[in-house]
Amino acid sequence: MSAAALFAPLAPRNREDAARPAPAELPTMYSAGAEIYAQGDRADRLYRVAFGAVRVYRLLADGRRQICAFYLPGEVFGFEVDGRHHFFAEAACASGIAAIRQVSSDEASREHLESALRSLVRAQEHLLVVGRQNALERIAAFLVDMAERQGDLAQFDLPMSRSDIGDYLGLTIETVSRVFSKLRAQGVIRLLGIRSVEMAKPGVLRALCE
Amino acid sequence: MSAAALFAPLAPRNREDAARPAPAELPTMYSAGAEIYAQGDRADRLYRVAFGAVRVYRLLADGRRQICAFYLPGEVFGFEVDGRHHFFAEAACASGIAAIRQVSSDEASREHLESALRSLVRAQEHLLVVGRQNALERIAAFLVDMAERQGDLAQFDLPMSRSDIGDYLGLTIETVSRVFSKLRAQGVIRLLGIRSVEMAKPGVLRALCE
DNA sequence: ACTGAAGATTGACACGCATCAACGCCTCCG
DNA sequence: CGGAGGCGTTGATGCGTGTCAATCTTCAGT
Repeated sequence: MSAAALFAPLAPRNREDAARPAPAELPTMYSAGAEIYAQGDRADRLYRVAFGAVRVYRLLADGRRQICAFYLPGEVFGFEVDGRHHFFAEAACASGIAAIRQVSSDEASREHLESALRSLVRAQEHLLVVGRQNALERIAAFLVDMAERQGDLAQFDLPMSRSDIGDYLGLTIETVSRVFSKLRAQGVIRLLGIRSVEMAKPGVLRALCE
Repeated sequence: MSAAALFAPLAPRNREDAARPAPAELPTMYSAGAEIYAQGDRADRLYRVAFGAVRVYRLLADGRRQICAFYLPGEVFGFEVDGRHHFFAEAACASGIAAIRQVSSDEASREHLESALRSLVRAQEHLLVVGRQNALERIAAFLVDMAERQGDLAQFDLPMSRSDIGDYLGLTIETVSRVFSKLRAQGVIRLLGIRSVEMAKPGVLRALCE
């Protein structure tokens, strides 16, 4: 039994796919804001980010939004139980995303289990940030996380808007903006562009996360 | 952990056995507050709650605590990546917990993957509560969740302290207590005991969660 | 049953962040 | 080139929840 058993049988997307036994996973282009799947959709495949970034979120009835996770190049998302998506997924910026066909080899199954567990650990760690840290600590944790996931370089990109960052951290865009300004004023970060950050004092940032 | 729980032979399983919550492993007793595993411990097995409740949490350097999840009877926990526990797990009240040997059979791994994915969805939904709902909504969501996971009866138990509830919802015990009092004053719930609740107006509670 | 400690409740007050509002900057497109 | 609209920044103000403190309740141990 493989991970594929958890998902509904994969319907061929077109005649070509059905005819090809081992299709190459070519990324599909998504422009910023484009929907990848919606809450309630059938969950019959996984996705791997080739470039760009994906936001996975949920909405309350009155429109409040919580982004549960961002997925960056190389990362896999789309796991669900019971064959239905419980969340929305959209490209946070222009992105390339490859659909992964559910394969039945043990190796692929193990790999997907590992990806799912990594998402679980990440979600639980995110809970600590959102549930118990203040605005400054949340932004610091977010910046450190983004840097680490992009090779841990001093300079890195924020492939999403301030609004996305706020909805990821449980803050408003105004608070996000104020904290960025404060960190910049203190020389902890430099903003090379609206979406490009340089960690001037990584030690300070890391200390803020505790 | 008793030797019996560690080395109890796995009964051969068929499809129906896997679906049934009753495990072949014998549960070990844990008193309230007893540690099941700690951050940094080797993660070499899973656990299934027989009775009682488990809290899985993480700490900040200054002692702030975030409970990522509660596990109730029948539920499986202990998933990790890279063979190390990233969290602490303790009995939230007197509990019986069975260790599950990591087996490589396809059937067991399928079952575990499903449990892991269920934990993932639950954690992501919990993020919405903690990140975007106010104190009243959080408590309402918590009560509805607890009721549903205990058979969706009007009356149910809270197998954890107010402090645990606060650390699960990202609130202080004072706020938790105040919201309970408010719901009781409005006739939405009745407190049959300090840890026993009756949903007098389930519709109101569900509406609060949106 | 008595006693002490831990947990829970309630009140007063403070503060961090949300809200509301104004403005600047950039991009798109006529 | 100019206007419009989206996004980001900054300021003023209010509210919800944290903090501190006092009291009450529950429960375990003697």
